[in-house]
Amino acid sequence: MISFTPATPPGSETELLHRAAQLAGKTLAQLAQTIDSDIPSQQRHAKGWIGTAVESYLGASAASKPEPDFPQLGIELKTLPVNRHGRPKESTYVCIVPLTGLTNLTWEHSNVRKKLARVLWVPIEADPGIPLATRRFGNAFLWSPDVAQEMDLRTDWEEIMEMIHMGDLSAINSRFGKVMQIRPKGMNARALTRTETETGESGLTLPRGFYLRASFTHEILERRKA
DNA sequence: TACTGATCATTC
DNA sequence: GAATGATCAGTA
Repeated sequence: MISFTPATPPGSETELLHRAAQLAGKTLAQLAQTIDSDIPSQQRHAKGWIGTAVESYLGASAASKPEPDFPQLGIELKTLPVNRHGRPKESTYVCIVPLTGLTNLTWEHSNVRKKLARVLWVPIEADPGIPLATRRFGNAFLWSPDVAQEMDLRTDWEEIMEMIHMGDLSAINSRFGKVMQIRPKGMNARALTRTETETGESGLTLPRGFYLRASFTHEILERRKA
């Protein structure tokens, strides 16, 4: 796998941005060579490879912890697959949806807010016709939600979390939420996790994750250019 | 063709 | 199983 030992984690936003800027225009093959990794032959069986490779290159703490990728800087790293028109091809996973211990859980203390407070977006070409090895990175940039964006995120989060707390999880599908939705997030449709409602009733259900809609990340990209 | 629901790999 | 990194693939 990835045996490249990255330099020390970036000590500042400026340093992180400087490192990320080096990716612009580079191909996945060049990145793979730099970190001494191999391009997966089938992305179907290596869905997270690009994200992990960029983490390694930038010196992110490689761990599956519910924390930002750069804890000292409070910055989350997200690669963003875009098509030839520069439009995000996929939604963006944020974090797992909490289904237990929901009493007194507020937006201010939510993992969604913590993760999205500051994000380093790294666009990368993702047209099916382009082989993984020759796909190029775009210009990385830092983002924090503006007032309107945070309000949209908060509204979606609160609506969804209230329904879950009330025990209406089964009524929520991915059509809920203006800018952020919840969808299954597990190995398959047989994966189960515990739920607990306001009244203490518990049960088992599919694990879910929060995802940013592609329309929302598209807006983020567009606003950067303005 | 966009979107929703399903799925894949890895670490702990 | 739970969290990370995400994309796949059927269908509306």
